[in-house]
Amino acid sequence: MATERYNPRASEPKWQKAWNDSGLFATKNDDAREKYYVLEMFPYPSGRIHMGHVRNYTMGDVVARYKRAVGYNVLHPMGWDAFGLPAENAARDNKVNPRDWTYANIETMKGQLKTMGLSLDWDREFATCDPSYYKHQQKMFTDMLKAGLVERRAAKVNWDPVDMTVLANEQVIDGRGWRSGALVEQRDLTQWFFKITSMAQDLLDGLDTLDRWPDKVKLMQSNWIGRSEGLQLRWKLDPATAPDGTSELEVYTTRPDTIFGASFMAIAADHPLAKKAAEKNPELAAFNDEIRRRGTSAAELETAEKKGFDTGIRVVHPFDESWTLPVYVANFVLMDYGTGAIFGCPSGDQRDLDFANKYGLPVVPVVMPKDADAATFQIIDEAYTDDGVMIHSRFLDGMAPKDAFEEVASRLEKTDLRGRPQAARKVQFRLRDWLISRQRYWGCPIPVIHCDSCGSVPVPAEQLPVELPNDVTFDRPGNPLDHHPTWKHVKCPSCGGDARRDTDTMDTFADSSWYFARFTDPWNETQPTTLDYVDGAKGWLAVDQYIGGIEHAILHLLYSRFFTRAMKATGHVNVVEEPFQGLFTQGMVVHETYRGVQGWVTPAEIRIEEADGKRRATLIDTGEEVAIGSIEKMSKSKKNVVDPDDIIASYGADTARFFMLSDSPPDRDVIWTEAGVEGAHRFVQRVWRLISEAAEALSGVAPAAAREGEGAAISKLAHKTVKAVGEDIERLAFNKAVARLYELVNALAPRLQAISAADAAEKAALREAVEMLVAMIAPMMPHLAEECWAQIGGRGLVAERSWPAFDAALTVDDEIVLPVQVNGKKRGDLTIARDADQSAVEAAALALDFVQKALEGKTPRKIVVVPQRIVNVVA
RNA sequence: GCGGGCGUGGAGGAAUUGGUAUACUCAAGGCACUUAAAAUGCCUCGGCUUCGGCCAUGCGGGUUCAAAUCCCGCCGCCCGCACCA
Repeated sequence: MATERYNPRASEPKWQKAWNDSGLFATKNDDAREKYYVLEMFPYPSGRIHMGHVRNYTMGDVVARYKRAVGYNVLHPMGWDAFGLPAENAARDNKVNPRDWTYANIETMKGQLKTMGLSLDWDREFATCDPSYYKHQQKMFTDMLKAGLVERRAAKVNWDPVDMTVLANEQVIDGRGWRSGALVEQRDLTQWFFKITSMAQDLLDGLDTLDRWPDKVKLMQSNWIGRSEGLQLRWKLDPATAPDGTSELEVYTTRPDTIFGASFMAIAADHPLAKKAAEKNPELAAFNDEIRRRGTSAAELETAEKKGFDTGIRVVHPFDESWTLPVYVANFVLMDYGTGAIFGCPSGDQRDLDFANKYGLPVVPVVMPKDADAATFQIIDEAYTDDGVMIHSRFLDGMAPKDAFEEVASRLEKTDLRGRPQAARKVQFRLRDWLISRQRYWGCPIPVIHCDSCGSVPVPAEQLPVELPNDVTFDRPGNPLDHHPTWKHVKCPSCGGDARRDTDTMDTFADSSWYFARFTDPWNETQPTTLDYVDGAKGWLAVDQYIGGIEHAILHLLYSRFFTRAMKATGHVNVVEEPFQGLFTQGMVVHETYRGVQGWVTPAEIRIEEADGKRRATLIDTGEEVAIGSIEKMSKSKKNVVDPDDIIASYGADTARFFMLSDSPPDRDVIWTEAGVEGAHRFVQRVWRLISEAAEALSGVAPAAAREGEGAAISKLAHKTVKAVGEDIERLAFNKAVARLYELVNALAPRLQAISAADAAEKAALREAVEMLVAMIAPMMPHLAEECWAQIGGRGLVAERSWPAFDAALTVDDEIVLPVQVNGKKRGDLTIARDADQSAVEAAALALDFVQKALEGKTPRKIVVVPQRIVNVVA
């Protein structure tokens, strides 16, 4: 009666083929059922899949299979984020064509994904480097250009000297390029921008509608957009000190209420007034140059002390003609925020205070805490930034700062300065426009032709796509498209004269900013003939559940939100503005690190032994002891990687999937351990044994819930588990669903062992419970579920069966066990009918021995009864 | 510096959102089966205890009949932003 062990190597390919043959996962657009679009962030085809992919795609697959089982028409596609610099680096280092390298990687990784048993619709697969994909992107670019959402302009931009390209603001992390890690330099270049700032307010407002997004991500985006309300205020220059042709200085401030605490003006080194003043002041010119050289990297900024240079220019206070203030060039003022100029109020801003103390400028407190004394309140070396009451501020004295803001703003709005109001309210954003030009080859060509007579001319729709040439070389630095002998030389579409193609390609984040929309069209069946791609009729958007890493909290997720709006504005989609209704950010896969004398060592190379509670790691080959290091994200550099192929080969995909879902909450990091994987595999075998026993013992038994006798406990647990597991999966609480499955199996196994004593009702209950178990493991371990279903004589595929229904009556107990507390301490339990009323519960509780004993004869003051929860007798 | 999060057994974690703290898994120990091992099954597993209990959710207070959960103050980790006026 010994059963064979479950053999995933034989079983998994068999069921993968069965699913494929059945066409179950090939989603139809004309399906009457309600749609559900589940998507995981598509991979970059770097070469091989890693454990992070396994975790990400397993979670998405559980959702997809579950949603299918509860009756939705599910779209669950996969594609490739295929443009990017690694392909060019491979081309340079290994003399392979980037296209060949990329498509070869896609083939490998697709094969790997297939061994995971994911319920993906491969009919909709594409790579972003397919011309059939990027031609749409080029059309969108030209449409967005017409709509004023794209712009070419000269700007100070971030230049990555290693990757030899410019970068967007979001791609500079701590002053370094996000991919190369090189210190970013500032360069003045003419580049293409997506005007994401034109939608700043809308992108901010939209966050409020995303109730199925993590608060953390919404907060990060909100901070990144960085809205602030303030006043744009023009200060008159003292004519005696103003350089020729200058008469005013405009600043931006969020604290107009502190205007009587102003003691200096500070402007950026690149401010026009600073440049003007420097013309006749070589010392100032030298100071400006020094600031420009420094102050780009974050590390320098952190230690940089406040430095300034008095230009000799003075401004006139807007409320007092006789009061003038000095204008400094200061290293802490940024040219590209606000107006590049501020007024310094030392008492209300720490930087201004540091600066004032260094240069001996006045410090006048203008806001003090409500209960402080205006006569004695002083600011020495710590600025006061909290709420309070206005002092030393003439007509503002006694006001709250918020009212003082209003008072100053409304007075200056009405004050005329040379024919215009002296001040205007202004909403300012931190967000910058998205710089998308990249001086690289392996990306989507920017479809623009530069003509000396016509300027920048978009490539006409009928000439799209602008395809990348194949014959490029990587033997010298710089952009291969620029070096290509013929590609860039074209005729102007407008005048027919000689002209040049734009040789830059788009930031690859543009490719991933709309791919979710592309999946909605099964173009492998019906290649669309028009470039005016509209999702409206299909209604797939928005994505109902999006799953991916937190590292895209700003970059990809913000760009996609912008792009969707821009697509809507240009008619490329017409349904939604928010692309992702539900977002889930999963944690990383982490692993211990090991280090020997030769450096980092992979987990596969070592053996771990445990003795006297101490773990020792040694190299399998040489026996050399290696140090067990900290637990970190799996990475090639630390070599703490486990290859998904190895795991699938030795344990099967279901074990890998199940382990990924167990233990750790999905939004936290999961620690990959050999012991944990073996635990998951034990469960696989345990389920298989249980099903095999059931197949024998319950052959021919019809499933039915039992209401009484031994079987009732089984039916109750089974129905409760169905309810709970469904709810857990809906909430993506996979670890809790897994725990419930363990509990069910732990309960069923002994009953099956004792099957000879079971009556007919219990057998029917067991049969039902076993069938429910198979259905419930199916989203997580789909191959095992199919094998089990076949084993117990089920017909068809589990993958096409419905999620089991539970009987609500069986999920509640008639009798419940209430904990009974005396004075808040638990003293025992009370078993009572679930629907017992309050007085019955009180009476029953008081009658309990342990309650009487604990009361010591005292009369209870109060009895707290929380229905179906707890009883507390207070003496 | 600003913003956010977290802290529960040897480890990962659970606790129906204020109501039985430690579910489930891993690790450890013991036993059974076995010639032996593996596999499997069963048992123990926060601390102290005079066996009545008492004390335990980073530390110290508070609110409450009742606190891992709420409030105040510390400590320690983690993440994001960073001279944004």
